[in-house]
Amino acid sequence: MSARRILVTSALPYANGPIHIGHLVEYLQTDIWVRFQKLRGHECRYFCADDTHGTAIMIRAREESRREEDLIAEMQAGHEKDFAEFDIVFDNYGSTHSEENRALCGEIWQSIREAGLVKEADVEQLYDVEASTFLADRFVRGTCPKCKATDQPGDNCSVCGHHYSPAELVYPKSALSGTTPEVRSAGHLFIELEQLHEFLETWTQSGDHLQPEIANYLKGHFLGEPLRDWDISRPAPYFGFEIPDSPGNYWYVWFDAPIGYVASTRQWCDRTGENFDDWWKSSDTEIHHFIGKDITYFHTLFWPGMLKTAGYSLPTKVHIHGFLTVGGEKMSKSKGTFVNARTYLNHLDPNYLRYFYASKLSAKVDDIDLSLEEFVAKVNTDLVGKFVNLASRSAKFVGSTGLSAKYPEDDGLFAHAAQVGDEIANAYEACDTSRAMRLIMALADRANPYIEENKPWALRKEPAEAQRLQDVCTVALNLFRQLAIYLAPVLPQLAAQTGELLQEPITSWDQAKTPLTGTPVAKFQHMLRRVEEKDLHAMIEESKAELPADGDESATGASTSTSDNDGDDALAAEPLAEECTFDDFTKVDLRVARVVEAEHVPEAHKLLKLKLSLGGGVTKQVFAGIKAAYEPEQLVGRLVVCVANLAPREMRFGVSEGMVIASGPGGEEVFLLSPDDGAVPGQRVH
RNA sequence: GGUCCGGUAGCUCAGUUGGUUAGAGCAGGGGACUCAUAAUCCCUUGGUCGGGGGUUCGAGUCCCUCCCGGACUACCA
Repeated sequence: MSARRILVTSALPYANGPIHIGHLVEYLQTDIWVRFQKLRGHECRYFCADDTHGTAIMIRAREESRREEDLIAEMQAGHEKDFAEFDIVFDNYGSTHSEENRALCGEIWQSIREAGLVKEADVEQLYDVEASTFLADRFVRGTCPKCKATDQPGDNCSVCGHHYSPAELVYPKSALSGTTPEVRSAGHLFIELEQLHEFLETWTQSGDHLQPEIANYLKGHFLGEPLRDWDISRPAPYFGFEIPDSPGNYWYVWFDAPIGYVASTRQWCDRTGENFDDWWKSSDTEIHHFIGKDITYFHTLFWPGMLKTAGYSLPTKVHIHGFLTVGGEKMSKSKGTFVNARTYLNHLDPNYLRYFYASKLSAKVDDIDLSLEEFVAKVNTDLVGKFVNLASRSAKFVGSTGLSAKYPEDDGLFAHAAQVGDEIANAYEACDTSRAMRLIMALADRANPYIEENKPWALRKEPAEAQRLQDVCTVALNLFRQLAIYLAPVLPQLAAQTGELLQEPITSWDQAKTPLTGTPVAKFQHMLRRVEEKDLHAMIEESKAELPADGDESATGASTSTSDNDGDDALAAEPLAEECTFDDFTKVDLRVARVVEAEHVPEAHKLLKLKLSLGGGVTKQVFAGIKAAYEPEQLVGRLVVCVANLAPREMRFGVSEGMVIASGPGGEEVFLLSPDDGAVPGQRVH
């Protein structure tokens, strides 16, 4: 097997929010694949970067009254920290807002110009006069021209599903300023992709560049008709790179984002002295992109077209994965299943998620589901019960003697596992890690009965059987080590721990072919704690408590957008009450209050006991039926709204002197109301 | 609406170019063991492979049709 040179990328995370467990599907899938290739002895490099340009960043920086550069630097630091703690290791992690990227954009742009692919045309767009910016579709809301539903997004109606352009909205409003935008015309630059139609047809439909379902999708969706021009410029103001030969216009973020792959490589080459052309302009180098299905067309049509035109290597393969669902549903902030990487790390070991995703991922584009029960079962049964247990039940018997000098008879177990290694490698190579994990666990299922049959715990009581004891444990630990090698791409920490236990670092896949003999064995230490369901629930609770800062959690990577959930269920379940007068309303004295104490009531099934402060030393004791939805710890310190003049009521556990205001049907579906920033305890709600 | 992908034991999934009584893990039931992180081992209960029709000596596997679920629908990031 000769060493391959392999360049790998993951989609660039957008610098507008933190990494969450949906993104991690992609970064972990890629990291596992890269680690596998490196373990196999190939020259494999993993490049990524933050995606930093676009209107969303500009708007957010403006809202936060700071420079875009400061915003994206902070985001990038957070991303890199999260990746590092999940053991996702890049050979270079750059930024699209770098000089390397600016230079490469200019160079590639020049090629596209020279190839005659650029044309200019006017585009009519809504313009927010007050914010002095053009508005992307999602920054406009208004009344649907078809069904007249109010407050609908700028591109399609969430009620009737009708598609339209923002300008067609009745009463359009800018989401930025709330003002009514006006239609303005501006010159945009377009790439005439149709000129590359034949090339793209051939490239997408031949070879193994794409998964079959993706090639088929492109053929049916895009390639069956003329490809539309791609609008790749945006007029000022825009956070991005100004187009050198078109002052006042900026490259659209999707033009410079994929070039970020190349720019990150360039940075690495400059740092290490590698030859750039060997990586991006050599037919000997494989290029693999890992992306989510939402950005398929950018990577399978635009991007190959750009590379081809600019004289760069084309992707060897674009690996496309599906989204993450949790408990069979889209990730949801209100349900606490929209879990940030940081929140996960506060409660759980990254190894769990690495293994869990590995056991679910295949080469298909299907979504994968994280069920909490399955997560616990897989981690505890597979990783701890089957795998780590092999070492844990045998290592200490040979702590003093080390491994036998000669590998003992083992009924062919080692040889079999060595042989299956090829099949496991094929599965990894094909990104079918779920198959790889199944094969590995099947090997663990052969190893545990071996120990069962040979009873080392009985042998150790017979001095005459000392050699047998050592032999049995030598077999067990070698079988364990084989599995650790096969799992090393997924569980690098476990591989390192195994290396320490057996005094021989795991550095190569081929180490699984030869048993270790005659070497010392270190004192066994716990390798991985079992996961407990309560840790998962604590994580979910913390996610719930993290209030959504804004409605935007999309990103260039494995984004999973949450859609507005404005159905009629809630209203149907609880119809509007009879009309009341203003005087009726003012009888109820609603006040902002701070939760200063919160505790469980031991015998109560639904209640939490709260102490609310109305400021100035005035407090009220309230029993609230929110136990299923909130943990006491997450309530202390937060502001709520309470009914302050409700008649006190004697309850079984004490007197309740008010109510906290919440919505929802009850049980776990209870949502406390919070005032916006600035409110202070004691203020009346009018 | 259109296009695509799925529907195999309670759950998550394997089922190679159609070929013997449809498999695994988990969960459930019974037993064993005690070295191990209430781990492990043995035995075991579950399926007319979404419905119907067809091709074939033979179909979970091919064709048609219907039902159900999901995804996507570029000039949004």
